[in-house]
Amino acid sequence: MSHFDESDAFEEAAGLSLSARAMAARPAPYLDGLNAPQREAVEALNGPVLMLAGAGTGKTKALTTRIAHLLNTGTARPNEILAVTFTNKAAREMKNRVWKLLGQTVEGMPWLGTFHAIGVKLLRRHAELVGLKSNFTILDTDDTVRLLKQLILAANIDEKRWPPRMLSSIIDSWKNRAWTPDKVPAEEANAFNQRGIELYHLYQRRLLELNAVDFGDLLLHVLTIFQKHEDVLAQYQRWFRYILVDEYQDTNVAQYMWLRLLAQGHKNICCVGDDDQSIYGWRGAEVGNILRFEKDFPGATVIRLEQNYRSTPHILGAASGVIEGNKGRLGKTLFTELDEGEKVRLIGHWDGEEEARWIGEEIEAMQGGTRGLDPVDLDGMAILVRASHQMRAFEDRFLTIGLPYRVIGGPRFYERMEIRDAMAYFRVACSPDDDLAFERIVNTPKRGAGDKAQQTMQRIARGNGVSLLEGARIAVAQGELSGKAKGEIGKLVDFFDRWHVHALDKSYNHVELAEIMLDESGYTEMWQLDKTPEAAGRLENLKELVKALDQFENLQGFLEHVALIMDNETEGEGSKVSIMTLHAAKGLEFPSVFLPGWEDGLFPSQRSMDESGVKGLEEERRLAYVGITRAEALCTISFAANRRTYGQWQSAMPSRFIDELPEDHVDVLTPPGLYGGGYGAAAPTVEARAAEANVYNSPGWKRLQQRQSRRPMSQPQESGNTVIDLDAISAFTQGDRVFHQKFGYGYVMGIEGDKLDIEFEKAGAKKVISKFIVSAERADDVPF
DNA sequence: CGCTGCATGCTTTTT
DNA sequence: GCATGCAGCG
Repeated sequence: MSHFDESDAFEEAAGLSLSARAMAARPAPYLDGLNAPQREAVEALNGPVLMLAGAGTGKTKALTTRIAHLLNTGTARPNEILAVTFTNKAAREMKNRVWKLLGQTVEGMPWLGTFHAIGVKLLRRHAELVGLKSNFTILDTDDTVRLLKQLILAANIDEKRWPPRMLSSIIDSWKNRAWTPDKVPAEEANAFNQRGIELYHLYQRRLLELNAVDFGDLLLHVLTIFQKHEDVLAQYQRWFRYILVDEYQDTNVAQYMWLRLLAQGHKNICCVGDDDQSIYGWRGAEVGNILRFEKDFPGATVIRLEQNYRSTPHILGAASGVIEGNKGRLGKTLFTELDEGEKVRLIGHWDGEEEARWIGEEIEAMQGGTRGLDPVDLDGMAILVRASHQMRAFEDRFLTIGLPYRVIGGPRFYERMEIRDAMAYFRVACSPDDDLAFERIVNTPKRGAGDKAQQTMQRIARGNGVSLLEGARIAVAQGELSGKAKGEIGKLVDFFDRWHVHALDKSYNHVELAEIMLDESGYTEMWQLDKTPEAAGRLENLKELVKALDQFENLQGFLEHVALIMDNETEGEGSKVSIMTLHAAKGLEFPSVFLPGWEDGLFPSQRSMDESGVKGLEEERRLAYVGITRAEALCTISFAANRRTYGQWQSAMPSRFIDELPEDHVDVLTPPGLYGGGYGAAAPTVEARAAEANVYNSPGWKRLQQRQSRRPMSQPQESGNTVIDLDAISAFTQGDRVFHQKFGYGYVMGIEGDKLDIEFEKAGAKKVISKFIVSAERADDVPF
């Protein structure tokens, strides 16, 4: 039974060591292309090393060259190096680059991968130590949420008060901090969370029953094993003689503890990170891990990579100006030898649609070369947004004008409904006791098994201590199911019996078997009969899924892959503009970058600031830094005065980060005369246009901005208690005549918390945050 | 049991 | 504005 085709990575070593030794003492031409600190980082092989590598300073180069050097000098064999990354993409790239540096000599680096992928490998070997079987299933977020929902309902808890999603993220955050259910500290166990901890216990117990783990468990279980079984830990401490960690600033507590345990003996650990690019705090990442490094590994060599090879001085200057607003940085001074280049361009727009239209036009112009710049290929351009819903405006616009684009990190292939359904069939065929998978498809396509029938099966399964599939079998045999369900479920059970046998005996190859399953189950037919517009695409996706299976040995191997590798590299042919979130853009670079949506509330995100106060704001600022530093030659920042959110028009102020851009590096573009008409009846007023065009330069705006920054809006707030801005509340009542900087005069029609519904005389009805409003009499105090 | 129509709440970011 | 979830009906 090969649930994972890793053979034995350690035994493999024997063969590989030959090639490693053969390479020993070879010349090292790869060292030539390095600058001094990079070279130092590569050559300091022994002992703890902390590499602080700013954006674009050749961090991956240093890291991969270091691996190459370890191998080339015969210091370590491929299997003795543990190299962890956060994304599969980074792992892949690292592998490729090591290969390139050394030629094709090195066959495998079995322990180069993401924390999660390595966690799976380790956990499969020692599953029994935490009460699992080594063929455990890996649940994704969707499975997790469904499971929690069942537990919540079973515990008679109000689903509204404890939404499964929320519980899922709380449990995940506990796991990130390496808290098993009994280790959740008392201060978390307030009245509200007491139930949460109970549910966490129940959840973990249920996972063991299901022989399943979630993402967090992949790390946490391994950590538990290391902590409780000294012999196992000692074994790995010996095996992993050299440890390398990429994107160290993104490690969470559990990962940190994991690394520290493994490195304890020899202390040959090299961590690479940039505190200014720490953008995963919300996922439990602890920038503090960087700061702790020197404490935990005294005498560590600290190397700073500060020469930037990517961006022009203007771009770098703008990015530095913004990030300087953060306190407590380790501090790096990036420099570059590149030519000055273009300033960062800044432009404001009336609304989000216009922003998309303008960017579309700019992109088309840049393709042909504009303002004396060389033409830029579409592949060299990217639009980086704060939140994925912003992507829509661009997709709409680009579809209209026929501009090819690619969305990176959008709704992923493996998260699509039809793919998950199909995989649920595969899962049950491979592991008949995968209840979650069975439950997912028991009535898809419709088999007449609704709530009642499903409850019956559940009850029987629980009563007999068997899987749901067995429960279904018994229910059929005992005639406990009604008319249609009885026959259909009976058939389904028979099918699964057959498929399971085939999955084991390989009388069909797994691709054929997958097709048979989808056909016999009626799943394909279900979509063929579906006349909705999506149906065709879904069938297409199913075909693609079957095609993807071909690259794997068997179904298990495929399922394993999918569980961990949720990314879909749609290597579409042809040149395309990329649209993605700022988070997804980390590590990438483009000649020309657009950063739209720089409005307070959107970016920095209001939610982030409300939930995490100054810490949240600083993380947002790092996101801004990451965004700007993605650009090589040209960076264009924009904001819109109005944007549709939840179907309602909302106005917003330009982002505070815009004011933090050093003026020397910024070129404020005046919007071209785009307002000539075509906006329908609600054409912007003269005032609105004027305000909009000058919004960045106007003294009034500056003053308003300053006044705001003195307000306690970015103070950390007690979670759960919204601090009410008394100023704002008491300032207005219904019917007041008021003035807004952009919309002019109007009357207050309604009040909702700190938001006012205002009927503006010229700009129409708007919902506006009260701090942007003054009473009409005081309008003179706020000059344009 | 399953469908339709209405109400609700939601948008950060992801291995 | 959209997707999801629920109540009520056939």
